Amino acid sequence: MAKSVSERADLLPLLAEVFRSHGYEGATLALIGEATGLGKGSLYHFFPGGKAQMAAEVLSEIDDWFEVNIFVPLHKADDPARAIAEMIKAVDGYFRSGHRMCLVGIIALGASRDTFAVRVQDYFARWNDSLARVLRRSGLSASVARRRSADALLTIQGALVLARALDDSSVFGQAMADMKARLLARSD
Amino acid sequence: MAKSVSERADLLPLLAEVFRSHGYEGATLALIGEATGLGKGSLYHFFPGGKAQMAAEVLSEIDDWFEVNIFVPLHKADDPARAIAEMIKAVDGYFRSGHRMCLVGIIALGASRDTFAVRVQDYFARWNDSLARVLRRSGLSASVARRRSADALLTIQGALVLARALDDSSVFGQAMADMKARLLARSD
DNA sequence: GTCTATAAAGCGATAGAC
DNA sequence: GTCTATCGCTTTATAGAC
Repeated sequence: MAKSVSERADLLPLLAEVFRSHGYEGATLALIGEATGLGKGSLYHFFPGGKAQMAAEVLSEIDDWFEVNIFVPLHKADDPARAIAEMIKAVDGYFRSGHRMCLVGIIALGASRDTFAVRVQDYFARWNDSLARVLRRSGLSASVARRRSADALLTIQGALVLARALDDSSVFGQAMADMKARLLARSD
Repeated sequence: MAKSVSERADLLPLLAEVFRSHGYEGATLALIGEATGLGKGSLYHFFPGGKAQMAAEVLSEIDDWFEVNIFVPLHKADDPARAIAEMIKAVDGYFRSGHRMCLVGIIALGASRDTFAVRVQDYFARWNDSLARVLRRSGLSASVARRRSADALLTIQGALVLARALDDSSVFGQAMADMKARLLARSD
């Protein structure tokens, strides 16, 4: 598998999958080397800061992806209902209908949580803000908008956990459908 | 802190908190020794199987607690609405209103997931069955009952993840209130 | 039962040849 | 840039004195 990675940027998605599958602690340099086809020398050439830098850059890339594909579309939306539907579609695609885990959530629960606490908090806080804002624009009160927004975020995380625990990804699809209905519901 | 533990049974709750706080991988023998006041010699005297046995026994104890305090009351209930309200109260108490994490969920997301996969799946499946059955008794169809039951389980897990990630336990309380309303709602 | 000492393996990280 | 070899540390686990 060596030499299959030509650019540094090509490395991050590979690293991301290793962290997703094994967590931060479980993602050993041996595993990372295996997944990328690179030896430790090369790895440290690209990431002088070692594993911590790798995880930080992976989290940054995830952040960027959500910024572009989720947060910005939410902000720019003129049709709230449609924006929400598209967010859910993007989320379903990103998490592969419940087969792919959320690295941010995994890190939030893991032993390395303190190291990345700010990044983790920021990720969810920005998502929460973006979604609450679009909900507010659809006519909901600020408090209801924030409540529904947090409900959606937690539903996504919980659906991923339960789908993995039960080894049944249909849980995720059902949860996304239920969540969409709650998000678009008229009142409380 | 040495000698504070007289019985083997007194050990399990302490171990459980270490696993909760650091995950399975992050819970080193040094940390466990610190939390229990016991040296490695004593630890291996009680748990010849080492860390894996410790975690397995902790999971069994958690299983027992939920069996007695959640699943059985759900089965025996003659008033579904009241049984659900009491389940939520027990859950809120167990998870300390969102301050205490779910070890089963942590393990489901961690690197050690395969080792404990059966136990994890069984825990959620039994909870799901117990809750769906009481929902069914309240007049819901089988499919709606199972859908709502899974929704409740995933809401609890997601609320714990988001509460920890945002470092805001009020998320958990709000989620429990919302979940209760959905569980007790008349129809879909 | 509890301790200290230690073994054996794996970890992240570094050095230096090429 | 990539490799191999290796350092120093931590890990789980064991041995044996008390």
